[in-house]
Amino acid sequence: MRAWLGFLTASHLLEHEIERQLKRDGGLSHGEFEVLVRLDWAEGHRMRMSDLAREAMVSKSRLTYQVAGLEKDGLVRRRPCDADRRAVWAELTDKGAAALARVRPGHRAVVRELLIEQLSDDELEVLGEALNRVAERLRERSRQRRR
Amino acid sequence: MRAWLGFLTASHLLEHEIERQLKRDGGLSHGEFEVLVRLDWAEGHRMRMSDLAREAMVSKSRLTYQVAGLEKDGLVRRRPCDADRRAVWAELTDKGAAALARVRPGHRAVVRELLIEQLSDDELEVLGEALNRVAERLRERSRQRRR
DNA sequence: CATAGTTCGTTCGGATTTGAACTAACCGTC
DNA sequence: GACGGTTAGTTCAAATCCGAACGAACTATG
Repeated sequence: MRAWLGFLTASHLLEHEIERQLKRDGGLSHGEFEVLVRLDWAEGHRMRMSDLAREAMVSKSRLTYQVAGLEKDGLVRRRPCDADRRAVWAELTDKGAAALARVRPGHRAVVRELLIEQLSDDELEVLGEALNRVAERLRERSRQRRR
Repeated sequence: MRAWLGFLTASHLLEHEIERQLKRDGGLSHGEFEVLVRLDWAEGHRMRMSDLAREAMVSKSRLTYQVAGLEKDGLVRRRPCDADRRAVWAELTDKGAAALARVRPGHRAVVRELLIEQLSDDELEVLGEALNRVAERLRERSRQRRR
């Protein structure tokens, strides 16, 4: 119960701080930032919309909306996929990579300062282990539901 | 980094599951549920809007909107505050308490099953301790900003 | 090749959320 | 009591978000 309340509170407030920093430093929402990060991670800096939605944990409609916005600002480019004509590649542009480079240091600083540095090495270890297990369990669950 | 990613993922997905359960069992959003819970906890099952907003971690305008909705459904009643005529009491109605009673078991079950039961006693202990410390640090920060 | 069932991404309408005004009421000080 | 500075809660327009429904394209099976 105490753990749950702490989790709930920490995630709300941390989310708020992160949103703040990203908006201030680069005019991005956290969701948009996550999209850019996943694209940056990906092979060739591009992903298909569905995969991107799944990885960034957003609904398909929300991703459509977000990518539309990012495309309007020139941070992402959309192009048809030859292999599957239903699919669409979302691709990080140079401008997108630059925007990412601009906000990332501040983002890392916020996460470090507010989460990481508050924890001892042992706690960090336990937290990482435990929360990834929880996340994995949750991913399984939503996978099950999809069938 | 691993800890942060786990935290982010777990909080997103858990939020999603909770939203789902509450909507299904009682037509409530997680935000509305939090409001009702705080009112239930409070002395006389009522709180002033500002305090409620702060505790439930929602903006004032959002709370106004949410309480308006809850009032329309008869789960909450609003009444003027005699001591301070700017202030408004938000008060849990019997119907609101009933709605809460209806969804709570399912809510608890979800949190237990997806978070608590995934963790060992030690992990739970560490998590509670660590995350409450993080939350406290974050509360301080937003308090500082207010000045 | 047909055809039934899936998956892809978008669109739509409505609900929700945000932040910046705004009004009314409070408080301390003169 | 009158004034400036705060605080409580609401309102508004704009931005964002959701889930259901959709058309188009894929796949497996006969």
